[in-house]
Amino acid sequence: MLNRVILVGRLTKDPELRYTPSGVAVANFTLAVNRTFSNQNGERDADFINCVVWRKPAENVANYLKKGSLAGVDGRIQTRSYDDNEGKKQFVTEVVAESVQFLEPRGNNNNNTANPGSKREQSRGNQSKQFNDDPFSQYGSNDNPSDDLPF
Amino acid sequence: MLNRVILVGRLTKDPELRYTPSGVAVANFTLAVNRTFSNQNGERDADFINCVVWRKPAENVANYLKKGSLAGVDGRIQTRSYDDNEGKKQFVTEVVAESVQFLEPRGNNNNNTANPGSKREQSRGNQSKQFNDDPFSQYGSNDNPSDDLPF
Amino acid sequence: MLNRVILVGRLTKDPELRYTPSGVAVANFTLAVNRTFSNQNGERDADFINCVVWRKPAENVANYLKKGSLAGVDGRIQTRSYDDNEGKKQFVTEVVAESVQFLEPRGNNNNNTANPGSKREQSRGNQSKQFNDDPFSQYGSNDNPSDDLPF
Amino acid sequence: MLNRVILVGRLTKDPELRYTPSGVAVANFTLAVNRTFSNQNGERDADFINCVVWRKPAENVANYLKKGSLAGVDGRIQTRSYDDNEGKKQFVTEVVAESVQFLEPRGNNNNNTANPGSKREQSRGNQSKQFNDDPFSQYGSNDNPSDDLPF
DNA sequence: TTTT
DNA sequence: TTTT
Repeated sequence: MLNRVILVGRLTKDPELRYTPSGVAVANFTLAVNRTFSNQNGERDADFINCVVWRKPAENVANYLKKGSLAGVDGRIQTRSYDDNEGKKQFVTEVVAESVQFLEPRGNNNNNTANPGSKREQSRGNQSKQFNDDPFSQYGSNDNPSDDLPF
Repeated sequence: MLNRVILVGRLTKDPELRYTPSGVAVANFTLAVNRTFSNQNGERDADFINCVVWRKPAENVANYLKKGSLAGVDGRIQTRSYDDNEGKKQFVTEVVAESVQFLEPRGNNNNNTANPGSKREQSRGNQSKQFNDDPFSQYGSNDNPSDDLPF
Repeated sequence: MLNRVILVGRLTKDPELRYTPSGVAVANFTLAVNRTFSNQNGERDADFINCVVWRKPAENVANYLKKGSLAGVDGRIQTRSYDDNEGKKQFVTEVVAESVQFLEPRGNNNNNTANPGSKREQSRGNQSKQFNDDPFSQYGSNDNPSDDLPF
Repeated sequence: MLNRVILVGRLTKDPELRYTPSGVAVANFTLAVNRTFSNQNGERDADFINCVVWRKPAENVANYLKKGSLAGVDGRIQTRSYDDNEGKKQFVTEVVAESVQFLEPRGNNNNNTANPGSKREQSRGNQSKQFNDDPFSQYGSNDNPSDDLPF
């Protein structure tokens, strides 16, 4: 059935990258999406939406986005439940990002040190030739000659 | 900022219609949206997404949708928090439906008795002429001559 | 870059199924999507949107949708150009459907004879086990015991 | 019926602003939306999508976007036809933008001279107080003290 | 070239 | 008729 979400917003903090026991990358982040309308007092003018992303785009997110980065997400809503430590069932609604678009000018992301120990090096070289997974929207002068972005 | 959600699913139960102190209609319902992929065990194959809708479409939802109805939603994700009775902050993620499309053949909805005491009569007659707010997708033979749908 | 389209509408005629020289299925159809607002004269109240779909979903579309069927589309906009017979360049904007949802009650589609010579039989048996590609939204009593739907 | 389009891309040239006889602003622009997949030869890697926008956002687009600007669009697909000069009917498919999000850092747009004679001054001061129609996604240091943006 |  |  149809289930589609599209968001543009800013990361509220650095993304968190983990790996499943079988080695699949998964990253979590929260997008602050400013509302068009503000409330009566001018407060509470953003929605804070939890997102999950898997595999290669998870590693891209972890390596090139950080707190404050502007990003677009195309995905779907997922609901799940878990038992909290007080034995109560908690319900979670989050967005599974199928693709993430980086909306910062590239230069803003070059010196990202958010996840210095990430698996970045390991994921190189296995790019399909026809698939251009450059997640950036803007080219422009590449001011870092030693740049070793995997895309 | 961009925040857009589109869903097609079925109501898990009859919608709940209420009115704010100032008389604005608001309806709540949950959509079960079947996933394309089922899990390893074949379980847990739907997402259950809470939706809110305001004003006129809220009354349409309450009057013409019921448990099991197929419906489409175009809206946005909203997050908010509240304090539960144990003094803990709970976070809620839900979809604010800006428009709802009824995807049942019309005949299936005629004898809806889900909300018999609703405000249906009061909302009649004030239709803008250029605005066709018929939320049904299918015409077909109207088999109920005394039909008094407000659209 | 973000490019997402979601539509619900009715087929203006039976879909057309063809195969590329290398044997890939591709189906074309047009969706009539009724507008919410009608114009000053009450005319011109729908958009007619050309759609293309590839591979397995193309065969599903050809076999189970026909003129008048209600369907949902999740896809993206594609533009291309070609030279017409008068040597003029024509520009085409169409929707590439990545998934198609059938929104008719199942019974309405059983006796589809739109494409009697289709490849339906050949495509059977090769379903991935975890992938539920039933494109119907409604279950309910299957009133046709000799039903041989491939899903 | 559901008809929703979301795009992020770059303007292929400066937007064109006009006014209807009754004084309603309307702007046209084309978005180049880069595809994720490139073709066999590496060519033809973008879709060029014509967009229309009405009223206040039309003036914002004309004043603050120019060739190359990155923008997001939330809208719907519209089809129409017209008779060309050779007496042939031409069919047009375009996107009606209901909202446009400016995705350039603000500084990049300050010195826009794309439409110097625009109606910018006239449209000031009539802002609804609760409606924040700032179409920019990024704040940051406002380096132009004499900035007189109407938002 | 348009659906209900 | 196409953007970075």
